[in-house]
Amino acid sequence: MTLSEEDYIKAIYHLGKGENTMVSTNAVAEQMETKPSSVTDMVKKLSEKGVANYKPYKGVSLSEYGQKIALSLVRKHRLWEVFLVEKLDFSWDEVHEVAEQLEHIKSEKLIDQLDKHLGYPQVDPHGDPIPSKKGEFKKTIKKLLHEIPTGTSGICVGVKDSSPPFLKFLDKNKIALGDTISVLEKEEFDGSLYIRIKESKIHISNQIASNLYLKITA
Amino acid sequence: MTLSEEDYIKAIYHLGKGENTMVSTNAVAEQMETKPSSVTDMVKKLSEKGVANYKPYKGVSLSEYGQKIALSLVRKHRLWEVFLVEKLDFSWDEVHEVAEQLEHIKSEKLIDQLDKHLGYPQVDPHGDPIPSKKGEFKKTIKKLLHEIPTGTSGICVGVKDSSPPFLKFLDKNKIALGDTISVLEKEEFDGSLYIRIKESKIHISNQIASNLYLKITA
DNA sequence: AATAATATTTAGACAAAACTAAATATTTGT
DNA sequence: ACAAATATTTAGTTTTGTCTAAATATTATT
Repeated sequence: MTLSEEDYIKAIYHLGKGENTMVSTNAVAEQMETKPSSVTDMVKKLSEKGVANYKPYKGVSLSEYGQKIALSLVRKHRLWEVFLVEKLDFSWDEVHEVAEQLEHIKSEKLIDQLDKHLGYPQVDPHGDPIPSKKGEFKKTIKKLLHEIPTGTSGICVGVKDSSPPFLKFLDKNKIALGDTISVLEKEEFDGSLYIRIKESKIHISNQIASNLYLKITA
Repeated sequence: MTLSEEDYIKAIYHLGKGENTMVSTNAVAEQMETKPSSVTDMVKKLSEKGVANYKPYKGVSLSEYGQKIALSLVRKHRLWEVFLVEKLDFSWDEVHEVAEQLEHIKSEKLIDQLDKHLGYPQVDPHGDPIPSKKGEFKKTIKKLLHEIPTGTSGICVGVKDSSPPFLKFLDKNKIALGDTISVLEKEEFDGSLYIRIKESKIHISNQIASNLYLKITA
């Protein structure tokens, strides 16, 4: 697969949300920041190669083979993201662009060894699951912190309320996007939560918890 | 710079042995495993871009700017080689192909952080020096082990005698290409050497030492 | 159901990087 | 110094991936 072909495969995969749904030419063009006519050309080629199924005017989806390739690319992308954050001190929002390049490196041994070196991580710095070598992975969902059962943990991926006071509060309590948060205990009386974040344990109100999105394995 | 342009720059750099010598079209074509006519086209383009100086029928050399690019590529290549060997357990002879791909990744932060992560190594697994960010590096030379002064160390890069008995001896004593060897002391009487190799100290005859090539910083 | 709006494809062109075959320049051998 | 051998360039094609403009199909509206 060429670089360009791999990029199209990834785009089709992501637009189809991992399910094997047909996606439109225009949607692919927008995602790839290219023109619909270029997409038509490429999906024809991918179809001839057995990577995709293209029906003129109807859209395109990945074949079994195409999905395998997509999963391998996602695996590589996310493993590199973990590497950049864990080993090279990148922050969670700096990794995408570089991982986008690294995911195209071709070497099975490289990825196997990288996986091992990182301790076989299950999720990337954004909380998204890393497919296994065979292409299996756990689904993750986004939930508000106060909806999450005691004992589970997830990665902080967003806020519902983005007002300055709330953001200031998060900053003061050293809660940042990308952090892993575990729910240790819930206070029955007021719904407040005892959570662990980066080795330290803190106590937050239900109102705070209902404005923080976490990504957890379903 | 495109991938292809970078490959040509590296080829010109290596054929010129790092000095800024003119190299012939044919030499570049052979190194790149391509045709001389393709080289002519490309060096014209590189010349227009200010990367190389091309004189028809005379050859091509790198400009100041081109040399900077070449050194940055060499730096990236060798740092990745160290990473592969030190962190991902590749052996010294497996790294080249993968490093060849990794050297094209574009991110200054990535290389700075990688350098730091690896502890600012001075040489790669083949004993070749790693240019600094500014493009400076120490020259290295290849010498037979018995010619090396006491106290210096280098990397084992080859054998003079490649007969089965000698190779068997090396194997038995766990001396392999890529290993770092230090000369601890020389025995005046018979010219035998006490050396350190991978944490252990051993004693070898002058005859053995005169058949092992090391790469040392000059 | 007919027309307007939108989405998609086709046809033709272009740039990058390669190639082949032919033309031209340089070097070498005597 | 001249012919033969070798090296290099030029001219014309090819492939990949892109683009624009025009043509055609689909969907939405009334």
